[in-house]
Amino acid sequence: MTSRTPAGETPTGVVRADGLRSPVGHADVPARPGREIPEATVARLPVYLRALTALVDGGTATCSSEELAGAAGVNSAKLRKDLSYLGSYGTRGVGYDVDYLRYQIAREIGLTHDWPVVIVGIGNLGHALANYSGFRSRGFRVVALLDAATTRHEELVAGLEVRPFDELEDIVGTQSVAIGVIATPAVAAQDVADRMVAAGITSILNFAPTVLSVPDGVDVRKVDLSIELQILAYHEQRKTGQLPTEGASA
Amino acid sequence: MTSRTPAGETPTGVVRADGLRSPVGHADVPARPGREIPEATVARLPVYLRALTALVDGGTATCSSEELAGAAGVNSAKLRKDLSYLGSYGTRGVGYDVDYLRYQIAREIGLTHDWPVVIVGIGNLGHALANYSGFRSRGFRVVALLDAATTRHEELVAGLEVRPFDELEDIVGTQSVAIGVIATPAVAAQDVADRMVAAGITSILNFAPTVLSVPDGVDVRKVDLSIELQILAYHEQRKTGQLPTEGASA
DNA sequence: AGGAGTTTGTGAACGGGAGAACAAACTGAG
DNA sequence: CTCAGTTTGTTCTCCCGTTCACAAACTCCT
Repeated sequence: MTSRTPAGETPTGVVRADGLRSPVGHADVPARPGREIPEATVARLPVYLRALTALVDGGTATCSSEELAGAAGVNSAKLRKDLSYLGSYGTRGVGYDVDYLRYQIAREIGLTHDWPVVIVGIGNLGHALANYSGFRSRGFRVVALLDAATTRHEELVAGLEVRPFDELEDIVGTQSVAIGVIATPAVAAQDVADRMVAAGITSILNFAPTVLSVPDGVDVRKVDLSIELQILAYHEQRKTGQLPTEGASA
Repeated sequence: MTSRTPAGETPTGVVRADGLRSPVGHADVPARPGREIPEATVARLPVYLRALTALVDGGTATCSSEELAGAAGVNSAKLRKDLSYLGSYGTRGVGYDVDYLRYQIAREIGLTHDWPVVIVGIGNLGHALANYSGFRSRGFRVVALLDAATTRHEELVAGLEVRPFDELEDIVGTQSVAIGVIATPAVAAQDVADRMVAAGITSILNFAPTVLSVPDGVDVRKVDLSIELQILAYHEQRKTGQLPTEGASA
């Protein structure tokens, strides 16, 4: 729902009409034409994954869609529909095998791979990102921390040495990095993105408060700290301005 | 409206660097009954605001919907429709007065107010948030940094002293804080949220990777660093042709 | 084995947002 | 004043996502 390629969106027949390997029997469902998972569903899969991991840690072996939906904070019907895009991994009358479903989701997202990641801009936020355990624990491996400021070079952050930004191309090339994280000030972000794209990166997570323009085929997702706060402020203002209820959000 | 500002609260010359001034006799709350702004539009208003600020800084006085849409990275039709929810602030055949529109959007979001904010959890991320200039420049004023760990107390972060978490209720009460930011580990997040709600906070920005449950009337927005990366990984996996259901490519 | 109870997976209705297209309104020149 | 050119505001249509509701499928108890 956020920004993929602004206007690009060329649905060049990536239709993959492969025969969705049905578990047992029931091959009559004609292989869902082009098993394409809706964007909204993709955005929720990581949430389910986390909920499932929590259940595994809690020792739960199976769970119903109702339970899992509760843990994930969504409607159970939505959860079931989301999961149905992946296949039929549940058992009617029983529920889902927690560990099995967790693996299936992880595989679908691609977390069974190892994803090397570079982080550019090692300020406060870059520090936090480099130390964030949620990356490493999900198959994302920070292979390099880059910063343009020479004063930061050789500083040790999260066990990694901060390197000059100029080493970007070399690192991306030799380590096959596909994902880059931008945590620089806004003014530098577009330049960094250009360099990243030129070096071969095709997915960018942008924390800089600016709109990046990238060629088609490159995905950009934006995380904007202050925008979220502004959205809250809007609703807060409405609340205190005592507008008629109109059903609060969940 | 008690303005007992903590001792160290001296923003480094960036108090409202946005230069937002209200025209004469502005109304505090838009209070536009019958006008309900769609959630998707609300989420884009901050983006427009930022683009407009950039235009102002660039010396542009007026702009067309096409220009502004370009700067914001959206479709011009969408932009016009979004703005139409606020009112008719443009001039046909001419465009929008950049400064005027900027003020109207800021007012609609509520950024003409001063929003005191508390941040709980002063780890790596909390540091980054406390130092993030994007908050202060948009009317958000960090009034307190709280952490449960006594080892962090009295540490100076962004000019503010880190205080014990137990002071939450007092600070929220005396400073009329409505917005809280959670940057704690996941296990602590729900407890912090409960305390925040009990103390009177009605909007929470949650950076902890967990689902918070709060009573009706309390808004929660979640920012999850690793989820965004996982979404990118999903698309990346698709691009490289390594489909999850192993190469069943036609 | 058979029936009652549970839970998944999915077809269908529903609501909201995106984008195209156009009428209304403004500017400026002749 | 009139007309051509420009740009907004709005309407209309389409599509995606959410939700409901129910048949299919499985377990358990008798």
